[in-house]
Amino acid sequence: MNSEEEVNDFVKNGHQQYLPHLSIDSVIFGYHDQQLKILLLKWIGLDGWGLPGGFIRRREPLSQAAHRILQERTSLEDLFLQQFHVFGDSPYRLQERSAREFTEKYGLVVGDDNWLFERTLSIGYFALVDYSKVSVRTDFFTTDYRWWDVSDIPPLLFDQNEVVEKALATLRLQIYHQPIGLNLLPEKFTLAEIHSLYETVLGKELDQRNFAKKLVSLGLIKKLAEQRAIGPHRSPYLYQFEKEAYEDALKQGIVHTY
Amino acid sequence: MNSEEEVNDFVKNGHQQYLPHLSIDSVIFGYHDQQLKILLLKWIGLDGWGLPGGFIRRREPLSQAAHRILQERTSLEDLFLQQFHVFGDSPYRLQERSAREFTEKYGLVVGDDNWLFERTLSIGYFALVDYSKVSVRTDFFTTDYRWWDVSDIPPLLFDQNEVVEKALATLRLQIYHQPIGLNLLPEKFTLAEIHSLYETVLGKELDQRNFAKKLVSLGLIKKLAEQRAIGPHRSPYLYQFEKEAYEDALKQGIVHTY
DNA sequence: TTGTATTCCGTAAATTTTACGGAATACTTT
DNA sequence: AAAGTATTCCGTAAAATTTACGGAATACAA
Repeated sequence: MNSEEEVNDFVKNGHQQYLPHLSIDSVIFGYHDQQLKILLLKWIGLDGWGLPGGFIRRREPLSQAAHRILQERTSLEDLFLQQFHVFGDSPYRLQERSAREFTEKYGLVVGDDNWLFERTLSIGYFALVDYSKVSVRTDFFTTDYRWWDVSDIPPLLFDQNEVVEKALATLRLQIYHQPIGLNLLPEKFTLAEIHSLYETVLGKELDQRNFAKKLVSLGLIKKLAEQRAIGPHRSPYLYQFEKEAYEDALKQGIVHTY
Repeated sequence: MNSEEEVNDFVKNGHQQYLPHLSIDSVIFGYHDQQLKILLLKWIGLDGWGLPGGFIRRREPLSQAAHRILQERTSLEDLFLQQFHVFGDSPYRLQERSAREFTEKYGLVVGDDNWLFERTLSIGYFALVDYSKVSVRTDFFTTDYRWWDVSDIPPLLFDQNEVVEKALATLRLQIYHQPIGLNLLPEKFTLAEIHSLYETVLGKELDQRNFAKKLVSLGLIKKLAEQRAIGPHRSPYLYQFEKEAYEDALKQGIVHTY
């Protein structure tokens, strides 16, 4: 959505194509080189940063909408995307405050009754990707983007700081239960790679040997016969996710026996 | 909503009061006497059973809407109600198939463009209550209700069987993490009471002594000095939930250290 | 040949979870 | 009053899991 014509059509007629009152907010965790970051977009006019998001087409399954929105923004497909909460306790979470402000900021003439000004509940999704491989697409409303360190998130639009916090909590809670990381690591990876991913996401150190034992005993990864030559003195064994275990996990999560 | 006038107004003008395209479905688990049941309503006209639910008022916080809907239906207030998933992958989850069928069934004349016929996503909530203490209120659309055993749920409207399954899975997963049961047991309860509650919900036997040790060591319950006289040979000690631990749990869940 | 960086294990201790039975109490019945 | 019965109340030993921790072997570089 970049040309003025497209934007105009979206603002004026979007309610015909999309479900009103509902949006999807995506918390895209980007991991690379021992750093966990979140993708934020800068909205023109507003001085704030916000989460990438979008609307659900009227006849589009919800999860498909979440994938489409993420794909449009990052070009990433087939990600593990997880719905984690609906935010709707701030009933006045409006996209803008008034038609006049909107006109001033974007130069688009709209009525006070425009669909974008109505109350919007937001469905939160999160994903974990390798941010060095993502090329972010901006658009008319969001001309800039940046990956922010999770420990240093700026004040966000609306209640989105709460959204990010809840996403992070859910990510950490589920990292041993859901195939988070499947889209992140290469198909074959070393212990060191997955180990530092987990350390970074959880924000704490994990004993290497015990970590490997645990993941193998949970059946999530298996050791391959191959080694990778990555330099002098370095040819660690490769590991791979256990496909079946992951598919089970995708369906039902890994259930604990209490 | 019982009088014809009220119903008419709801059907014709509900979209002015409520957010369209969104509903709340409540899975109300009822426990009593070692049995775990679910409250289902029988819809007139349709031959199916369905979950109690409702709509969100245009300026009403989401969680407040969930409480209101439950309260209107059961008279229960201040419950622990937990949002667990948004269902929106069946894009054609319509309330009815057509205006004509609607008119035939309910004797109300409506247009094909009525708000009730539009696509509706549903936000699932669940609660756990003592079903012997609930007096269910029916209305124009739902003239009958029944508590069904969880192992014997009939085919439900739309995709609601999936909703129930997911609610049950979430309930079991969270029973040691969230203050489920807080609204269920009396303020002071015996070990036998909470023990059989957990056994019933989880659908398996739990060793009494270990169970008590675990709940106490988790800090969820504490033993009181009082005993309860419930009959010959019977005056077990009473236990109580640890208020602070529960409040923490309410806020963030009880987090495991992996 | 020596030195250095890197990978690869395995075991002992601590903790947690599980399994399991018998003693004491208080009332009821005879 | 005594014996019987139903109920509550522990505690410990074994098993499983989790945690802590260091040294030997390898492969290249100097």
